Order: sequence, then C-alpha cells, then structure tokens
Amino acid sequence: MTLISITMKPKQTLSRKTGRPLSFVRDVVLEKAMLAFWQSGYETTSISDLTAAMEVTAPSLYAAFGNKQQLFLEAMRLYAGDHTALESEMAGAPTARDAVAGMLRGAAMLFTGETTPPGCLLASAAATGSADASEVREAVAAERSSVRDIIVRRIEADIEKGLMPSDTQPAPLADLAIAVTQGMSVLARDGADRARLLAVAEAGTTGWGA
Amino acid sequence: MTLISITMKPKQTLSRKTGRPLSFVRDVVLEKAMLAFWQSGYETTSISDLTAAMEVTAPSLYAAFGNKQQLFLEAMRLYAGDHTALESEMAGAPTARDAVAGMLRGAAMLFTGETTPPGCLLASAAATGSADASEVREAVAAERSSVRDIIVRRIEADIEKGLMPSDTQPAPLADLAIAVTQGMSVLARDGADRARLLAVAEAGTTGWGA
DNA sequence: ACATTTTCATAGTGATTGATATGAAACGTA
DNA sequence: TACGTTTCATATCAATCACTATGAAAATGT
Repeated sequence: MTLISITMKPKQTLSRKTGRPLSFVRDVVLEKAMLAFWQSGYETTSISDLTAAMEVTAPSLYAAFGNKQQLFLEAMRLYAGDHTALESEMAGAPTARDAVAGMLRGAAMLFTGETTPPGCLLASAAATGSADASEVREAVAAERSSVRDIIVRRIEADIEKGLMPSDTQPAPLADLAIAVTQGMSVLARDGADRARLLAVAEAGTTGWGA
Repeated sequence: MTLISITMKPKQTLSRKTGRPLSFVRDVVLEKAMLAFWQSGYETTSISDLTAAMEVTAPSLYAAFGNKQQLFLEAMRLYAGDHTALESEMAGAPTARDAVAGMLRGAAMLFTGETTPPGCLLASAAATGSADASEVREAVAAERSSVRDIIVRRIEADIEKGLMPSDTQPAPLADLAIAVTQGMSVLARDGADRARLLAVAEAGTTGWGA
C-alpha cells in the first residue's frame, strides 16, 4: 500500500512538511510546455521559449523536470495520453475500418483545434534534427509504433471474426492509417482547415472507390 | 539573347577572366548541402555541419550562396526538381488514379534510397521550428501545394474525359495523396524499409476495398 | 615582373544555446 | 523567535549559433 504509493509518486506526494512552497502547479506548466513543443518542435523550442511560455524560471524548470529532454518526454506522454483509451475506443467500433475512420476523424479535429497549435505534436516536434536528439526521435517513433500495433490487432480481430477476407494483410492498412494521420498533420501545418482535413479523413478509408 | 543569358545566369557565366578560381564545383557542394538538410533538417543543421558536409569553409559558403536560408531554398529546389516533369509523367498515366499510384511508388523508392537519407526533405526538414524560420516553412508548404494542384488538375482531366464520376471531388483525393506521401516519409524515418513503403503506396490507392 | 581581381583559410564577432552557482525569500516546526 | 528546509530570482557558465573582417594565395592582364 504505502510502498505502492511511494513507487507511483516519487515526488510531491501529498504536501511536503517543510520548505518554501512551489509557486506553480506542475501539471499546469507541463501543459504549457507541451503546447510550446507542439508549436515549435523539440530542438527548435529553446529553454528561454519554455520559461517564457511556462512562466517558470530556468532553475525551477530544471528542478521540477530534470532537463529539456525529460521535460519533452513528459510533455509527449501528456499529449499522447493513455493508449488503452484508444484501444477500447477502437474495440467499440463495429469494424476495423470504422475504428480507423473514427481515429482519422479524431485526428482531423485534434489537428485543427482552436486553442492548440495546428498539426500533430508527434509528427512535427521531432520529424528530424541533430544527432543529439536521436533519443527523442526514437521515443516519438515508439509512440507511433504503439498506435500502429493497436490498429494491426484491431484488423486481425476483424479477420478472425470473418468481417474481413482471411487473406487481408493488416500491416499495410495500419501503416497507411498512420501515414494518413501524420500526413494530415502536414496539411494542417500548411493551413488546411477542419473541413478540409475531415474530407481527407473520409477519403482515407473510402479511398478512390471501385 | 545576351540579355536573356545575363538574366538567367547572374553569376559564374562562362568562365571569369581574372581572380583565383573556385576550389569547388557549385552544383556538387549544393547537393551535399541538400543531403545534410535532408538528413538533419533546416534549423537543426548548423553552418558548422554544412561546412563539414560540403567541405567548404564558412566564408566560401556565404560568398557562393548568400546565407543559410538562401542555401536551403536552393537545396530544396534541387531536391524538388522541375514540376513539369511530374506533370508530364502524370499526364502520361492512363488514369488519375494510376498517376497518383505511380507518384506514391516513386515516393516509396525515393524515401528509401540507399545513398540518401530516409524520408522526404519537404516533409522533415521544416515540419516545425522557430518564428525565424517561417519563411522557409512557407516555401516548403508552397512546394507541396504546387504538387497538390497538379494532382487536382490531373483528376479534373479524368472527370472531363468521363473516366471518373462527374460528382467526384478532386480536392480531398489530392490532399489524401499529399498526406499519404508525407506520412510515408514519417514511416521511412521510423525505419520502414522499401517493401513496407511500397505496400503502403499500394494501399494508398486501393484502400480498404469495397 | 607587376598590378588587378577573386577566393582562400584563419580567426574572430556578438548573440543565444542548455544548464547552474549563489544567496535571499518563504514556508513548517521547535 | 530562531532553525531547518525548499524554492525563489539573479546572474552567469562554457559552448555553440549564424555570420564576417582580415590578409595571404592564386589566377589573369599588361
């Protein structure tokens, strides 16, 4: 019990006994950092940009989040959220195709939010960069791969249920779904509005017809 | 005649009369710069990286290409090439769908070249960045938009010829083609090999079937 | 040979990068 | 009130950023 809570909350458990209190709420400034990275990317968002966006001084930032890379990884996890949510949502769809269509529609909405930067943080924040940032790129790639695997399993479930031909190859369709999603981020970055992105999402599963 | 050649070749026309000769071939080092930007992105490739890759000192780089932004724009034009080539190639395909399928296959090949970095320079070099680089991002976006317009016109041509239903909307299909292309770049960056990308390209036009 | 022109390599510019040392300020506790 | 603890703001670190001033080197023209 106690062990678990200690393991899960290494810092800022309950309220500390002594010392000057934090002048900021950790989750609040983390979200601001996420928005900054979402807007300007990992390497191209400076610590100075972050401290301005978070309204937290550099020493406080480092004390609370370690360093820039750790801050980004936390921000990315906040952005990506829990994958079990996506998984259960896709499981609830009548078919794998509907599940992917729903995901694409959700991406279209997310990438054109009025209070968030355009596009997808995963697609734009670390699309490329210096050798120093390879760990961050790998973490982002792992996030994408995780989503892809969920789609693969959802398609396999349809095949087993006989809802799709038994010779259907799940991998290319899952890869396509990821590609369309990340490509929609590019379009959103280029200025495409919500209606245009929703049309792409629609075309992404209906395609070119027969 | 003379006027035209002067207009088209403002510098390095024929061979200069006097002065120490250039120690490098402009087109050669420009290609090396292109590969560096392709690998590491616009803002995240430093002048130091570029001089190392091009084997040209910083003063020579600035004398030959102006500044980093101008060098990138030249590198991007070298990468993107002439759009009339793409346009005529698509015109030669029997249908718009075949034309797009060919483009996607070409992208799959290009993004997994053995002597070039993975992915697409247009997709990864300026996916995001600081406010200072907005001009570069706009230039890249314009390049994408240009390709999209070519696809739109190719689809419209099919509609006029009666090869596609008259109520077909070209824009979403063209946007989808761009999205799949740029998304394939992400997959290539994540390590997808040529076969996997070709499978995505195939699925990009055949889709989920009926 | 000598002047002219252009590019070369060296060494540096001020500004910004990610990250900290330092001591005052703000809390609970004694 | 005094102490221990923690965070605060200020100022700064070495390294790197994009970029350039300077003078030697290498070509042609006379």
